[in-house]
Amino acid sequence: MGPMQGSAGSAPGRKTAMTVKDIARVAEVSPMTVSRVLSGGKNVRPALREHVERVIAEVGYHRNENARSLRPGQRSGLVGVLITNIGNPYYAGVVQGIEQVVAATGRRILVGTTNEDSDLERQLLSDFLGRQVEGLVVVPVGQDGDRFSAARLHDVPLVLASRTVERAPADAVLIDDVHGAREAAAIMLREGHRRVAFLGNKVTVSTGQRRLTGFRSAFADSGTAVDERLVVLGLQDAEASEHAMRELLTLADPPTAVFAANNRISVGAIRAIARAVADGSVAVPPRLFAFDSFDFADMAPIPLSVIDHDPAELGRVAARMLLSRLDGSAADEGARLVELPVHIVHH
Amino acid sequence: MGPMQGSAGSAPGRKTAMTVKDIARVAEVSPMTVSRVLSGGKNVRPALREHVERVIAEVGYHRNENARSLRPGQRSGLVGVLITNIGNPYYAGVVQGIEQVVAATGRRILVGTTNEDSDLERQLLSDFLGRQVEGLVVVPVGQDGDRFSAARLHDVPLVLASRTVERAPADAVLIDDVHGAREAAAIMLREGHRRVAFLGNKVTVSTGQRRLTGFRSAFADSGTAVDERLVVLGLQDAEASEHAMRELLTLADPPTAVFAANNRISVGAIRAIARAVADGSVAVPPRLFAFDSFDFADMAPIPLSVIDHDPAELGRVAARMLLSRLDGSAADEGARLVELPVHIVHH
DNA sequence: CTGTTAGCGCCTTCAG
DNA sequence: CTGAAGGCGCTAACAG
Repeated sequence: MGPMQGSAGSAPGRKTAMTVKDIARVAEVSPMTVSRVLSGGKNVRPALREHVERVIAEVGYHRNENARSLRPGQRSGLVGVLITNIGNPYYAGVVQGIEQVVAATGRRILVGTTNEDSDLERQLLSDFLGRQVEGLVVVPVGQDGDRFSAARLHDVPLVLASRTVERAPADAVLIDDVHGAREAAAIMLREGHRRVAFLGNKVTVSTGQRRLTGFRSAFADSGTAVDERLVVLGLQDAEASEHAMRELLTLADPPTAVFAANNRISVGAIRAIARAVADGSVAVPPRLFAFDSFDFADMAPIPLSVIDHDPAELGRVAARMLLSRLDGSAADEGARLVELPVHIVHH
Repeated sequence: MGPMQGSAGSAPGRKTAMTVKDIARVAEVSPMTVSRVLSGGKNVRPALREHVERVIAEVGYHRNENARSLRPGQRSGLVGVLITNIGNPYYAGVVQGIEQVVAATGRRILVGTTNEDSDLERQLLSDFLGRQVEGLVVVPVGQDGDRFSAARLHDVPLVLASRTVERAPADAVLIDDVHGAREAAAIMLREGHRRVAFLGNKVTVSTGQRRLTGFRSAFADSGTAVDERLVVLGLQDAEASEHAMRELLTLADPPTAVFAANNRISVGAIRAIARAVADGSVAVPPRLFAFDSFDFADMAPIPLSVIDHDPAELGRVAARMLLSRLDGSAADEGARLVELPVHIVHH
């Protein structure tokens, strides 16, 4: 009978989203009955329920989740994820893990990229809180713990992932950076290497700090001095790393071994070494240890050992910690710290 | 003067989010004035405005964006992104591009992973519509165009990214798969190769279909028959590809050249070839062409040509197309198709 | 089992 | 320049 198509508007008949009322009118019931059907159909006569369901399916109605979450006691079903750079396969893996676990609870993730920018991080944090996220998983940019205080976050649960922040009393999931780096350095020392380069990122990033700490502690353990000329920090990307590695290779007494503190740094270092070998300027490539794995670790053009771990697993663990706060199973336990084990792989 | 801390509740004083009313009470103004200040402070006495702003900053209030978007005419500031698998560096790049462009407009992205599951895709689509996304960027799973009809999407603008769908009248951004694959095949044919393997993914995925089409058309152009025994389709991951490649290498007359239709397939193929070379079972590795680039393309253990393109750029273009629908600058233009150029790189 | 009332946080409209 | 009223879509709580 007449137009059964889109919305119930009059003139162009579009743009006005459908509501429970529209469904109620078409189905000739009250909005409340529609609402009940939408929430599972308890306490609704089966025949009626089916009728309403048919109408809903026919017009392709979707309940407005935002309006729904406005009611007190309702959850938004949103989890905020703040990553420095999704383009980095490592963090992409972390997001994948988070999404997997979070989606299994019917929640969705809101993703923001901080691009290592502290101001942007603060802004995104604020925005996400405004969007009523139930919880947050954050790879923090700097060391400003204040912004992560429960007060600032209005008691929205937070899990720090991959990196931590000094004074932030939040749950955190880290890689066991210290042990991984120490073990790698110890292996190189046992192999007899003394001139060992350390290619690291910024020490304001906790992973940078922790990996350097582990590296140094292996040297301390063996009573060997770290050759400070071979410690290069602040490398932000593969290009910077490649450049730094090239420089090191031209030293009068170049390093016989190299520790690369993350995947981007490894890529750059490998490029520099492979090229130096190819053009004959280096006869025997330095022994290389890489933190984090990457696609072609097993096919690298030079021998390589990897301090490996699974970014997706880190994401999953972080998400589970967050969920345990949301469902109350970890009510007021105080900040928890998980350090995921690494395993060393020789290629 | 007494407790100035958290919310205004009485007993445990937590869990109840702050509202404009709370701010209004503290600032001793009406909620309307707070609202005005939040929207830029027009039509508010500067002194008063500053006062309210101070209160807002002090208590760390964030406007509830969900309630805000409930008002008619207000936008949710949400863009839905549906990706098959964020863990794949290629799609991670796409998401990065989308996020970059979308975030610049103050909007945020809701990310869902379909995991190549058509049902999950439909469910996520429905969920995102319920969350009032203003627009969608989707890497579609199958060929069911119905679910992407304007009616089903309630006129929410959609851009298909990387892959397309037959009967979906939506904007789409693709790689120029056909030309890229044709060019690659033509090069191999010109080099004199006749036994050329094609390692492809599912043909129900448009990239798979298009790349195979381009491949075949180069053969047709040169009057050469494709050796169908060397055409392997349906490869879902690097493992499957490695296995397929290994099989091909053991043929009595193995391929002298190989076309790998995407980055995961390339990784598997390279592994298989490199291993066969290493263990001596293959003397001279086949010539390899890879669609999509990856981290170590320039350092691959065997000679390699790449049909390269930038996933982040694809994401940016897709996001810009979407935004042009949102701000009305591309009002009712009908479905647009963009095919991004590829460039061939020899390593 | 079904409907009515009321209100979540915000902002457009209209008075003052 | 400021405030009061009303309603966006939805659903608890309370009738019937």
